[in-house]
Amino acid sequence: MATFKTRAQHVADDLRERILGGEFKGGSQLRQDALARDYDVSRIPVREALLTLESEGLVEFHAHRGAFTTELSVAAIRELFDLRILLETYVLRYAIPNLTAADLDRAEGILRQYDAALDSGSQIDNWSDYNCAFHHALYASSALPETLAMVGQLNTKAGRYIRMQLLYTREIEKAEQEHRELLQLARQGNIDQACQLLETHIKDAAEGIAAVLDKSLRSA
Amino acid sequence: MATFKTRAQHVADDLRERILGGEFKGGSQLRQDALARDYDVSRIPVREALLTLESEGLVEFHAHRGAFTTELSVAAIRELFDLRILLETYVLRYAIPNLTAADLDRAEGILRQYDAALDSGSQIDNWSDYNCAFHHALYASSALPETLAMVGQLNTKAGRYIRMQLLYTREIEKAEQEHRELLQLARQGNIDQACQLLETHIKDAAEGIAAVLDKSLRSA
DNA sequence: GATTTTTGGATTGGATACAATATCCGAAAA
DNA sequence: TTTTCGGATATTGTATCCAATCCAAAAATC
Repeated sequence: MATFKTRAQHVADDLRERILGGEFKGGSQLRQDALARDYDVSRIPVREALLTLESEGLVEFHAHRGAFTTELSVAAIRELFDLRILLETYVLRYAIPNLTAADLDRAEGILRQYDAALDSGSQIDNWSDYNCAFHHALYASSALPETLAMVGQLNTKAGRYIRMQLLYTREIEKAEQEHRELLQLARQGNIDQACQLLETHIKDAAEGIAAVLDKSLRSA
Repeated sequence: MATFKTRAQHVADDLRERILGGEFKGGSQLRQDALARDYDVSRIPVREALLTLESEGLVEFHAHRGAFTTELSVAAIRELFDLRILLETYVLRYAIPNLTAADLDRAEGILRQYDAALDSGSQIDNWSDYNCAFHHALYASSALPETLAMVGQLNTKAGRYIRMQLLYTREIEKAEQEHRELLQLARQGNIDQACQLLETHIKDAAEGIAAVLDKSLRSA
């Protein structure tokens, strides 16, 4: 399989990380020339990268005014997280009966891996990746690729805020614990309880984010 | 509000119609030069248009080989339609309590409009647009813009097959009748029955498409 | 003769320079 | 104070290159 990355993809991947990492305030303009200089490419791959980020909901184009990072309202975030609940419990319900020992082991491996990373102290940047990896491992056996793609979209779109919540509320340990329980329930094949836990897991995250955003709005 | 359309958007809109209209077989290559000549633009807006179509799932890029129209498997189509059921019943449930008389009238107006178009004989091309317009009118009061965007995505992605089904199976009248019932149930505020009907409405469409595809696969 | 290697078009991916538009902003005019 | 009218700036689009890659056919090898 060709793992060739066009420059546009390279720029898109890096820029996505920068946006999700919070380097740009919501609504700030992304100047094509500047980005082209940053990455030492011409404007064409930059434009194409911005277009793919637009389709991911991280960037918005205004004709002849350029590209701006998007800013989600609290209502939109709530909506996205409600969608996550709807879709992810749906997927989990399909996935659990098909989980193999190998799937479970892989999920457990990922958990252990970021336990270790957590103890060693640093990189909260990567937490989000670990988080996605864990959820994905749990959902993989659902055999619903289109649905998983949508779940991925939702997580990308909300990713910036997920990271923010983790940074500000330090609820990583709680999420970690819930992941552990989730895995346990999945292992037991307890679909209803697993979905119930997943729902509160996502709902709590949404509330946390809303709280942080409300506070920052009031202080501003 | 600026309704300015860049050339890339223009190309994307027209090309989307052509793809959804079935002008290209699934998997056929879209050559940038040819398209650029077709639309009398340079290759850059063409590439950008193809990128947006890629994000809509109508086109796939292979590095250094170009863009190809996508072809969905029967399994993928079933998956997409199951997702439609999940999401559309979800929004309908939110929408019905908020429906105003104006909303209902608008939906009814759309229905009547394509009753007329149907009697006058022709344009099945536009049926899909009417269909979307009707569903959208019914969902608009849900106040769930992000969710509606996803519903739109799903419909775009499956659009080619929806049109195909309508062309081959001539089930327009049945769909029309169901729309009428759906509107009636919505008007009565009968949420559960409306969602039930919507579910079978979508499920039947999926089965119809699967049947057509299976037949064409066997004959091929 | 069959399989591998070479080779050469064809096409995409990308760079650069330049022309055209549209938007924004400040100054002049009403 | 409000409106109008340019420029400055940035984006959008074009034209023309070149490089990297793929693909298929021809050539070379076994």
